[in-house]
Amino acid sequence: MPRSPVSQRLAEAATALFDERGYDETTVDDIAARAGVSRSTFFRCYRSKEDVIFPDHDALLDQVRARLAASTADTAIVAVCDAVRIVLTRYVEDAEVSLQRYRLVGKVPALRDREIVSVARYQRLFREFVGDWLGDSPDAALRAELMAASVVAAHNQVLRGWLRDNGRHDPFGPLDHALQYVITTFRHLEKSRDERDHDTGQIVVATFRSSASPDTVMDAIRAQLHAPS
Amino acid sequence: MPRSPVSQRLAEAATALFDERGYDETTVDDIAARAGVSRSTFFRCYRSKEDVIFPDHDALLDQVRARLAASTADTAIVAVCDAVRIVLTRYVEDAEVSLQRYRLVGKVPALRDREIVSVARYQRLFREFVGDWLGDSPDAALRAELMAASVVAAHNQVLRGWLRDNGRHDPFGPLDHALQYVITTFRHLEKSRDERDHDTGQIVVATFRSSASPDTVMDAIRAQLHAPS
DNA sequence: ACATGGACGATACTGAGTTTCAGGACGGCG
DNA sequence: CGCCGTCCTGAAACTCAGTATCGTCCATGT
Repeated sequence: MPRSPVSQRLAEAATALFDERGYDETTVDDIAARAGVSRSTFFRCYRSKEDVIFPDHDALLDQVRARLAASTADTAIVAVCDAVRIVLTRYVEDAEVSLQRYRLVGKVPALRDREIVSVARYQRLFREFVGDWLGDSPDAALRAELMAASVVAAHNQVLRGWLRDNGRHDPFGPLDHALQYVITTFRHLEKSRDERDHDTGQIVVATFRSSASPDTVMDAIRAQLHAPS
Repeated sequence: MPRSPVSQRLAEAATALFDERGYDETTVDDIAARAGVSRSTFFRCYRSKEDVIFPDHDALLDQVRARLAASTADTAIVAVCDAVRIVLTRYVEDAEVSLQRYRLVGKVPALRDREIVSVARYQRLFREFVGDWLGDSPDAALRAELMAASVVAAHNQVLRGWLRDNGRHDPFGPLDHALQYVITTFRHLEKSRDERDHDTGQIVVATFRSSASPDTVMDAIRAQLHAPS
């Protein structure tokens, strides 16, 4: 609950102090003192010193989970894209905070690690849902792992680009581009699942009497393309 | 340097105690006492309590870096596969330790986080090299990120499967399978780079007089498939 | 007016990690 | 042999994050 007046003051005091003296050089007592509260109160608002920097990740994670849970295998792609957009939106909404945190995380290894861990939670979430959607199809676990990793990587790539640009450009265009990249990748993967051990994709060669009607040709080709080979 | 006799004793004492009482319930003093040395000596051998569990990750990282650095863009695929195999080999070599650590990490959140962070280091390494290899081709950064994430995800997937199986089966077959999966994916991505914004891949339709010679047909199709569309 | 519950502060404690210092073992060297 | 530098170790004190406990104050409702 980072939206009580007290925890708000604590967060401001913390970011200010981290900015002035650095993260490691700032103790929890310092933060509490500047916020005008006691040490106890700090730990009531935030479970740890790092939590001041990463406030409501749990809530965001729940939001993403809710979006994914509201979907089925049929609408998986849309759900995943929506979910990723939810996350990016949250970052863009408080651009100030995101940018300040980005600069800080770039300097403090402990915070960098912490961020990596929270990113991994999203990846795990995606993996679970994608895994469920894929059911017991061949290599379901592997494909779920790869898709989750790719989606998260795409998001991170776009987010980092936006942060490095100091939040000047609109990141949703690049995000859609990156997601399209991922989707295309896996669509091709799905299509060529049965031939993935071969060096190259199969080529359909169809021959017809030159007198065959277009419908005949189309039906034959359609059948060939849909056949499990 | 986890290979001095003292740090060896410390590692054994630590794993034994973690097994008996649990990680959080074991203090550094306990470990040092059982190893028959002082607390100071412990921190001389290992930088932190967690380091006893993850000993020589830095060395392994260097080994992987060396393998990647010994390659160029031309042999990128081989280099990446080799590098991943190096990592998996290291795990398989001391299967005992890997399995014990796996069980422990599954129970202790702090260690799980630590492992995630070290995995991220490998991913970063792959990303840097793949990014260099891709140079300034379009979307190089994005593609590097995706490839690195995929390769690492594939490795993790295989490794976890092997660990869950208590190291009974040979994991290198599954690893090759998973890597082939990834390679196929990105090969298709490369091939369809120019059409990735389209909804589907292009289809080549070629018509010939039924009297055309096979060579004529082949040449025409070959030209069409090789054309930049 | 009184009870209840929640927010806050004070205090003490555990344990990780750092720093400092003091001895002891060891090998060279005069 | 004695002296000296170096490295390894132990001892002790210190900082600080995080936890637990208890007392206080205040607001609210009956």
